[in-house]
Amino acid sequence: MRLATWNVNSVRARSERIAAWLTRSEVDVLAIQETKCRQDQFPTEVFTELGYTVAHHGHSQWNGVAIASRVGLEEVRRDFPGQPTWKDEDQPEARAIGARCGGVDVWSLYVPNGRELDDPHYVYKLDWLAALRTAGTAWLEEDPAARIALCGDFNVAPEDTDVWDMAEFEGSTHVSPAERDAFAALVEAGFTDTVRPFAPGPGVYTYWDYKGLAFPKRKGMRIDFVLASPALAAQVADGRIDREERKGKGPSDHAPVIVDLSTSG
DNA sequence: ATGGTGGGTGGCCCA
Repeated sequence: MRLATWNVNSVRARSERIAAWLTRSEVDVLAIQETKCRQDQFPTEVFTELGYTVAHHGHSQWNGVAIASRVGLEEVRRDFPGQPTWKDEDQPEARAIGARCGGVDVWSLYVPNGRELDDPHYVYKLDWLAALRTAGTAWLEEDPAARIALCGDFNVAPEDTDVWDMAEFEGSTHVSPAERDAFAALVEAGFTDTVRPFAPGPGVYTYWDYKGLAFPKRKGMRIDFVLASPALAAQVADGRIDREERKGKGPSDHAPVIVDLSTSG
């Protein structure tokens, strides 16, 4: 089974590229972030015409997450247990959707950006990551053999080599000790980065800003991950980042991250 | 070439 995650930066603006990419990449399950639309605006047909079932979670023009699968899509869950809210205390932002696809519990996650170290959004981001760790720990306590994939845009660069120049990030989010601790806590809870062993740095990124010719200048960040539970990590056969998809006309600012799972077990 | 990138929206917000 081939599993991927991709922050598409608007599913409507990117629908043709997404369809073309799905067709040539032969992905079975795609976790999508930043759909940037409401439920009624989601282009379901783009996916169904290619043989995928799709579940979307979007409240507004902000955030929005989805899962497309051609190996089954069951037990759809919008929001994870204990997910922090922002402003609207009755309803979390549309940053998490989970579904069972081909025996794997796939989550598509869009971690809050954080904005600045002294911004309330930064505290929200840390709370969000801590709550995800709590939820993930509970899932594994309930079933240590569960095959769980935490896929998405984590908005954290866990290592110094995950940004092009640490000096440029002094005083910035994404690289602070607290953010890296929160990411490391997910790993300690049992969710390992499946792609890094196959695509080690330095200079290996998943995101390049649109501004200032960042992509041709190779000024990127590794902030998108597929984190796998122990049982799922044992099945990972390959992992890669499709940086070719960042090229050409009208790309997302993120590249897809792909994991191949062995069919045995 | 007094801007700078590109989504969303609607006369600015977000990444």
